[in-house]
This record gives sequence, C-alpha cells and structure tokens, in this order.
Amino acid sequence: MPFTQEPFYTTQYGKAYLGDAITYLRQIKRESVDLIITSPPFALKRKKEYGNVDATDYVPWFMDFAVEFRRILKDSGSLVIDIGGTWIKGQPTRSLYHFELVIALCRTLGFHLAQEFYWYNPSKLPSPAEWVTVRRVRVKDAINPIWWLSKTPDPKANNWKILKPYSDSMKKLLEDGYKAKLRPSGHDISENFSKDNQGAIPPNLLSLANTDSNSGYLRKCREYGIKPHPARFPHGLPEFFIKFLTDPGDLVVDPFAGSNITGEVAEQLERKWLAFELAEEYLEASKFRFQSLYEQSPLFNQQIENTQQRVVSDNEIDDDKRDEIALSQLTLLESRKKYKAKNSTQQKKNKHSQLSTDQDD
DNA sequence: CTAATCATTCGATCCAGCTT
DNA sequence: AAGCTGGATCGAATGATTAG
Repeated sequence: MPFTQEPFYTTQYGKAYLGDAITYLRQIKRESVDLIITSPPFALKRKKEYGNVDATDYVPWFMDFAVEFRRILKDSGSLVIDIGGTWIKGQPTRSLYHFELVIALCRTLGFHLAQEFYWYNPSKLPSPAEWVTVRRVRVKDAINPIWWLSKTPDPKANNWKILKPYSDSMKKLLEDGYKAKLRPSGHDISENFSKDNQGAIPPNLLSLANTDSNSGYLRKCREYGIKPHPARFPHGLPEFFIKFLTDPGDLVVDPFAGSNITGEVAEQLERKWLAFELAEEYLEASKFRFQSLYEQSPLFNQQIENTQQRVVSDNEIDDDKRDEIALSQLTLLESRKKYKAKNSTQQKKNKHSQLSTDQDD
C-alpha cells in the first residue's frame, strides 16, 4: 500500500500505522480488501480514556468510515463489527444505537446483513451495577452483538474451516446410527445425518471468556509501566472470522486496532494485515505481540536509560524516600536485565528451531 | 463543586512447585 | 520429562449517595 505516511512498524505479513484510520482508508485501493474486522469504540455511558462517541452521534460518526469500508472491500469481502450494547442514561432500558447502526449500514450504504453473531462472555462482571447488583431489576449483560455484513449477498465464506469437535452425544449417535424419520416439526431427518463430517458446524453464539490476565502482552506492559489497552477482545474472536472468511495471503484490515490483536492473529494465520490506531501508547505496546519488534522499540531502551538517570539525579526527595525509590528502581533494572537476557537466549533457541525446520523443508 | 464509596462475579491463563 | 495442582490475577461496569 503506497501510503503517504511511514508505517509505525512492519512485520512479515503486516503493517501498523499511527493516526486516524480515515486518512489511511482513503488511500487504500478500491476493491482490494478481503475482510475488515474491528471493535470500534462503543457508545458507553461512562467515557473511557480511548475516546467514546455518544449514542446519539454514533451512526453519523461511523458512516464516514463505513463509506470507505464499502469502497475498499472486494465484492467477495466482509465487514465484521464487534459492538457492545449500552443503556439509556438514568433508566434501566437499552439504547438502540447498535441496531440503528446495522440498519443504516444496510439501508443507506447497501451492505447486506450476512448473519448476526453474538459473543457470550461467561465471566463478564455483573453490570450495569445500578440495575443488576443494587436494584436487581435486570440481569447481567454478558453478550456483545457482532454484525457480519457483506458487500454482496454472497461473500466468500467456508464453514468447513471452522468445524468444532462433535459433542459426546453426537459421537454416540454416529456410533449407534441415527434413526431416520420425519420429525413432528416436519423436518426430514434422513440417513445422511449419520455421516461423520469430522466436526460440528459451529453456531452463531461464540462463547469466549475474556479473562486474559497474565499474557505475554500484559506482563510486558506491567514490566515497562505501560497501561495496557483496557478494551481488548479475545484472540478467539478474530481467529474465528479470519479462518471463516479468508484464505492465507488475503488482506485483513482493522481500522480501530487498539493493542492489535487482529494483527497478531492474522500474522499467525499468514494473512496480510493493516492496522490503524490513534493512540501512540497503545500502538507502541502492541509491539509486545511481535517478538521480533519489541526489543527494537525505543521504549524498551529509553526506559532503561531513564531509570539509570533517575537513580542518580533525583535530589528533591528526602533521604529515606530516595533510598526507597532507588532500591525499587534498581530492582526494576535488575529484572529488566534478567528479562532481556532470558529473552535473547529464547530468541536464539527460536532461531535454532527455525533453522532446523528450514532444513527439514 | 468534586471525589470516594457502594452494590456484585467467575473462569481462563500462566507459572511455580510438586508428583508420577 | 511429563503431568498435575493450586495460587494469583483481572475483567468495554453504573448511577445514587455520602463525604470532603
């Protein structure tokens, strides 16, 4: 992609860019993208640090992006939007903004609703607290709608690629044989139901607990004192749609990339990817997802220098306090050195294993 | 005026340490 | 060496009320 701006970083399959997605989207060639998958900022009542748009302004705000989405998608391409619901201020009733969005995308821009999905997070906090845990007049909101939209009525898709293991009772049925007959509903269950397809066709309810608390990304964020992106979807979500809707070598775009989980998953699945993100801190930390990148990060080296300077130069604090800080920072420095050493041996190991597999090939 | 407090939840993952 | 167990961790919360 010949963008006017340089990428923030580049990997084997992808590029991440810093800035407003709209400026980049406008430079992408028409009908060149296979999948746009994203989790835009939701219209939450309590605004987050990454910036939220109000429910009343949401559809017009999104439309500017959606026009470009439609232009850059191939006819076989899909647009997948993970969008959380929200509440009307001051009363226990739901906002309609995410429904209004999907209707506007179809009615105004001519997108097709290929299918609606729901992401169920069983370990979601019981919220909204006022209505769920204080007054107890609603139940916890643990579902995110995911709109799968397409540019034409027949986007590229193949559910053979996302079969899930058969349940125990289905395995038993396959062993014992299906009783072929007309069901009361009129559904004709034929002998064909006894065919073993090596896996079940998944439903449109994706059950994924979002409980990442100790991943490499989070540990490195903690280590370098960077605030992790507070709103990350689980890897399983982009993985499902990338496998379902694209082939290796296809192009996947995430215009609201955040900590760039989409890029990480696309890289693993050998799809080309483009990620756009407004906040430099989030994009910088997303380098932690790509081992080859993060040690080249100025953040990584600068933090170590800063720590060394601070230990010797800070005279404004009283003596006890300064000793305490110096000690904690020395410990921090030690742990970074250890981490760096451990990581470089790890990289050597990886290189070795890569070489040996190359030879095998 | 702003800031703090209150109500509530449960599963995935990583890691260290132990057992087989 | 491989497998298991248990501990630590943390999460796209909100609005009313009280304290400062």
